[in-house]
Amino acid sequence: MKFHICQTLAQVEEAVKQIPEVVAIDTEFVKGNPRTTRLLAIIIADSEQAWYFPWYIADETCIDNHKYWDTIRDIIESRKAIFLQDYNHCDTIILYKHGIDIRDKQVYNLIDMHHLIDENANHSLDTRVKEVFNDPYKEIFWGKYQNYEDAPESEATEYACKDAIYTYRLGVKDLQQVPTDLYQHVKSLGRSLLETELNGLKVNLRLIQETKDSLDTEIQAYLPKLKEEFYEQTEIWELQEWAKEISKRKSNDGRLRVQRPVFNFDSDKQIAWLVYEALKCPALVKTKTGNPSTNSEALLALSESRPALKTLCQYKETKAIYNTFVEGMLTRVENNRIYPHFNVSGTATGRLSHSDPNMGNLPKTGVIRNFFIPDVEMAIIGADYSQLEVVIEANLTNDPNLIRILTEGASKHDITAEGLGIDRNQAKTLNFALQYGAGAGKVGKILGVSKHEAEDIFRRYWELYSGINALKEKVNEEIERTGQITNLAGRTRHFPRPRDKYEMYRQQRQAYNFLIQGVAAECCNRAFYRYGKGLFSVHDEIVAQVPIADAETEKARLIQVMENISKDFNFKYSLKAVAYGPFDCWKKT
DNA sequence: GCCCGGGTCTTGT
DNA sequence: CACTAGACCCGGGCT
Repeated sequence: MKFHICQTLAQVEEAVKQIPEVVAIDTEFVKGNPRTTRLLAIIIADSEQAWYFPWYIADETCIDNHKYWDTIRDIIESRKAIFLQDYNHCDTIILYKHGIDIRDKQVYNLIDMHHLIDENANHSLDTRVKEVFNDPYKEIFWGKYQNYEDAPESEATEYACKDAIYTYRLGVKDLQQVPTDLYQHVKSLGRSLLETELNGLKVNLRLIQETKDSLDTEIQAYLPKLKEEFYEQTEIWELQEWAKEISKRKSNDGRLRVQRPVFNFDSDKQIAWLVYEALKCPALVKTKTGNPSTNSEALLALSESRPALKTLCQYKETKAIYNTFVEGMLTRVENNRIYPHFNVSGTATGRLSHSDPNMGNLPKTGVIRNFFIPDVEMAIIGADYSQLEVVIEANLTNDPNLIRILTEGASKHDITAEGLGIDRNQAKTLNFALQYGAGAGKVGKILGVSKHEAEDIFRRYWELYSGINALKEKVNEEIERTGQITNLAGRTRHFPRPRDKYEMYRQQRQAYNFLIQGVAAECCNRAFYRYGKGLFSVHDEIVAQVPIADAETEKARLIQVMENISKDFNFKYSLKAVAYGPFDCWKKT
């Protein structure tokens, strides 16, 4: 390997002559928000050489330095293809904020490529370099230094140059293995979402603040009520814990300094003690590890005999909304905007994931979604796919009853309720449970019937949807035999050899779900980038902002784009979408 | 005292 | 019973 440290204009001009058309680019920067953090260096590399450009030269104002950076920007922006280890799009965003725009270049992001190759693997450069090249330089570097900028220049440059060279080598390797078409879809989706990551979403700060204040008062009103209702029990807990803590101390002085603890209604452990030890309530619901549960289902079930538990439940609910969606939102506001991150390589199925904040799990009731508002002279519009997973499943299985749902405009819940002679709400729960592979035992729990009856309903359910059942059996066989499965969009999911039959069953459930959910995700993802003006998407919904005057034409175009995805997959039963808006904030319809 | 991972719960599709 | 992000508590390990 050869490292070129380019600190003068003459060195850069020399580099220009040598740097090839296809390169890897790596950036070093101060840890922090990519939109505001400081760039430290840019490294350009091929498989054997790296050229290191320290950014501080840009801060020194002289003619040559302007030329120095103009030259580097021109080199980067004129490359034919660029390999990038771009976790969370940090490099693209930082380069953009420093005047270098690679958003529309032919970029090969190793994170995205490697995720398509092996969705279970760790995609970090650390792990991959250790595995493929057996070079421990990263471990050694981070063992010695906390931050990149702490290292002496010679070590820092060598470290960064190696990163860039390995990025190039791994990029070439990934490019040979990645499913090309699928990668282009992922790249286009990421490019489209990058606009929202850079521009952010406008929020109604006043509404967030008002919501915070009103929930604050609500929570403050709950606490004295809870203290009163459970005075006897919390008193015991506090004294017991106090005594325990005192007995741990060795010196008299230490014992005197122990403060009396306060019962914490936010602690699941303490709530469990209160409900099951102090109040001696029966454990109607268990957690996955077999402990008595403190979730709302358990508390509400017990509240018939202990009405105070309902207050506790309401407190917990309000507190959760307050913490996650109000406080959590406020801490993320910058200049009346929120900048979510979208991860196109975050799930095994191909679904998009969102974070900081997660736009995908905002409560559909209440005021939280209304925090998000359009920019001036714009309006929020959007569209949902109707029964997206049913359409996918009908196309994959040709199941007569699923086809009936689509052609007769019925709902799956009605068909199930009718076919099994059960309540519609129960049918709804049953449909979701069985779609995700629930067994007869689970059916019994949901319907509250005997094991025998449950088995009968389970059998009749799969007679009703015999087409689905047939595909499930085919998938089960394939997973057991090959340990992997590829969906209609060309995405593959891999499973490790199962340790027992229960792990095998779980893999079979995951595999079937992948087949349906994965294709549903690809539909929505493709529609999102083809529409081109979306703000973000949430699994089967696309949210956009458009000029108020264009709202109706944009709604029509959005629906057309979404429904046209049928052609990508040659669907016999077409996708259907329903639009909403124009609105002055995001709302659920 | 701070960090990390596991457990539990809640939210959405 | 599939796929998420994120809140809090709690215990153990490290500085």
